[in-house]
Amino acid sequence: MKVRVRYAPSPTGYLHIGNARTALFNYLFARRYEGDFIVRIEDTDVARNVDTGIENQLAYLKWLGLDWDESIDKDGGFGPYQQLERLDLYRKFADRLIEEGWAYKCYCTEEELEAARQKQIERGESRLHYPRTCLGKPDQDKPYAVRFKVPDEKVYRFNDIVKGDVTFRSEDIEDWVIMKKSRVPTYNFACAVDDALMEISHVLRGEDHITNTPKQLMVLDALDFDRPVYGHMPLIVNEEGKKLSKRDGSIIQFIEQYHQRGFLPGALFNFIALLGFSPDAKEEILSKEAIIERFEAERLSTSPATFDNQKLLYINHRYIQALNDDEALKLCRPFLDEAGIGEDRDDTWFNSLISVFKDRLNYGAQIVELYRDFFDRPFTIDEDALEFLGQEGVQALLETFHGHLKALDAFTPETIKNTIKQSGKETGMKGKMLFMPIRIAISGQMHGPDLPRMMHLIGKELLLKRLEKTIEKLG
RNA sequence: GGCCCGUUGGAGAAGCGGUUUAACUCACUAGCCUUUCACGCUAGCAUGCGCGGGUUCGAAUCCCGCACGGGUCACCA
Repeated sequence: MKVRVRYAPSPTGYLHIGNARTALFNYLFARRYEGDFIVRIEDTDVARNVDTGIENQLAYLKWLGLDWDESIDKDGGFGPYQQLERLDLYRKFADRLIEEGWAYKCYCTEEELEAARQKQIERGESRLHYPRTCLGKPDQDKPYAVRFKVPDEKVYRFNDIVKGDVTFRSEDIEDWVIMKKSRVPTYNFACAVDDALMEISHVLRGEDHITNTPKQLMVLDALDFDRPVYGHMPLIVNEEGKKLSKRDGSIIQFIEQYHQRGFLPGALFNFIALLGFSPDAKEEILSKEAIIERFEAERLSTSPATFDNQKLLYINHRYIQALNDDEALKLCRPFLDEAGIGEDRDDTWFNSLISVFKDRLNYGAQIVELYRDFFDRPFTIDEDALEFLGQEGVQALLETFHGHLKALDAFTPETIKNTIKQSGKETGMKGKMLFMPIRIAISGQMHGPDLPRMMHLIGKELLLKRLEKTIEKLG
């Protein structure tokens, strides 16, 4: 049987890191086992659908590097791929279930349901199940929902790819609604029907869906459809061990936001793939192709994956290092422009900027932070730095260097470096005693980026001013 | 509360009854490199695999109980 997997987002929001993980693993599964990857839109929650939800999710799936074989924009003969366009299908199957006694019409109002529930709570019942008020009632001329009549004493058992043998008992499941009063199916019903009709072979999804599985199984069984193989992946949790919630402020939740911050799609792909999967490899930095090649359903982990921000930063850092300077600059330029950094500078200046900071860059937007830390601060000399300047010969060195710098015509990192060396020769200073005083004199600090490049970035005028100020302080 | 799932170092994770003195990666610490920082490189970092029993010549690995953590209980998906 051909492998066919699907990612089934609901357009109630944008592409979330957890959904992206589900999509990515289905994609890996399809590509690894040479199957089809299908994107099906589950838009049955009409009230919560957002206008640009579908568009945004598909766009960011693409950005991440996922491509699909079938979806709303690519028909593979199993469409439509959007549930609101399949309403007739679900209604037909729901009617059939009613006819065959698998389901029944429920006329209860929201208030009645709530009242019944309250009663159960008062009685201290542990299972708050629908009391089957409408089971066996004659048809009425009123809107109705359709409930699945859950069989008695039935065991729903399936072999989960990641969890192994999982068992649910029908007593624990209430007569759940398969068609809403609005004649729109509920998730579990539409999902089961579509998985069957679209010939989905494997369902890979988050563990939060595991309790939905028996409901979907009973629909499949009742309709005489084959069951797909299920695999429930552990949840992604935050540092507190809690499921990633969209309101969690400690972690960036949406793929779009990573894009906006200058993360690279390949890095994100790599990082997300490691959330619940461990490749049999000595190295964790792996390309999409390498991950597909190594992907094995058996290597999915069973315990929750902690979202490790530091690791994401590290992985993205590695991907940025693999960029050449032009590409890195392209990644950073929008953030610099937005911050108004280097507005009147030329290309050489930007090239210096990238070569100075690229190796410490974790994500694009960080360039602004790095730049400001070094250049956009008031010029004051740290205490220990000032002490260093008190050493013999420093003042003479700075004065010599000031003279050479002032006379310098071609202002580039190379010529600056030559000027430093020349000043060293003339004053007899070398090594640390040559570079450190100059570093302090122009930056006020004992640490910082490569000196000639840094000086090039600061600009001649400001350098001279700072040198003068420092010399004055010493004298 | 019912049901379902999980528990190996600060984090991810390998391990599938005997060359495991528990791989690998991030973080951390130290050293090296370097004019400084960063980058990079090298080394160190669990005497123990939630706890308690059991099976076995032998258990992180199999079984049972307990504890803790999480998920889920909608006419949401």
